[in-house]
Amino acid sequence: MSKKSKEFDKELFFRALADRTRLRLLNLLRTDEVCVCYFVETLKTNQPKISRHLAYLRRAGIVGVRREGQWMHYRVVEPADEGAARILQDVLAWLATDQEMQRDRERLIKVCCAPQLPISIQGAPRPSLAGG
Amino acid sequence: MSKKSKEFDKELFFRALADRTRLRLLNLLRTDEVCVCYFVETLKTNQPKISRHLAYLRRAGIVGVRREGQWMHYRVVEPADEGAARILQDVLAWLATDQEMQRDRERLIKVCCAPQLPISIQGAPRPSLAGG
DNA sequence: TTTCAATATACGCCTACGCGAATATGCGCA
DNA sequence: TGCGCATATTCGCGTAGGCGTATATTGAAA
Repeated sequence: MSKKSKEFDKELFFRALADRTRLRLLNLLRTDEVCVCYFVETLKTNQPKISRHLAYLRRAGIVGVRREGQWMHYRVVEPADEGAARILQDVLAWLATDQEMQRDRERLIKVCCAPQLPISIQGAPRPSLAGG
Repeated sequence: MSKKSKEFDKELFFRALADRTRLRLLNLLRTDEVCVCYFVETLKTNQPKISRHLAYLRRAGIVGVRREGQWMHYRVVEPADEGAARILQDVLAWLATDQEMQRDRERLIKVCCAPQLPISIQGAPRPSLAGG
């Protein structure tokens, strides 16, 4: 067989990128895996909304997830398609130049590194957030 | 002012890429400007559909248009935003690797270069189609 | 000005999907 | 087992946008 068994769905890939909330999630995931509860805190929105968008990104092959007890850690994964992988890299770099996205990351760091975490996420494992 | 007067709309940009017909149009525009009537012939669809999708791409800052009499020649333009420009380049290269897209280009060449053009587009100016 | 050809837009219908609210699921712990 | 927390999914509603059809617009030519 000369072609992949599954054609990569370009439309699904771009639809996944065509939403501000999902772009903000990807931006927060740029350097580390992040637990759902931190998204909720950082983007100041409700939890079902976050979960729905993460599910969409997962269906599109853009993020993966790891369970740790009751917490779900999401991370960016390399798309199966090479072209998509390259574009995703560019997108992540692009997001890094966006002011709102930078503010989001500052807020994430504040939330995670606060000596006293918000009650709603006390005990949740923190991302390392090494990179800028 | 430290920031651009118009924030580039990333959502609109990605939504514009999130449709198969629009990706096929962009693929046909990869190397040359192309007249609407050739799209209609090549993609074997109706003309309003083509025009609507081209209008969408134009709103998103991805294509431009030049009038020549009654014919409208569309071309890819460099998006105002640098990040978007880079991504668009990658997208065009990505499309070039897609089998359906390659078949589309073959059909476009056949349509344009046929010694006897289909009656519906006789007289329309032909794209040069230099590149592969 | 009338007419034709190429293109653009409007219309009505239908689906995808975003949202908040409610509910289901799954895990840890008693 | 039963409870509580983190997360996922469902539901009902509203909007964006895809489609084909019909119609409007625009330029060229008679």
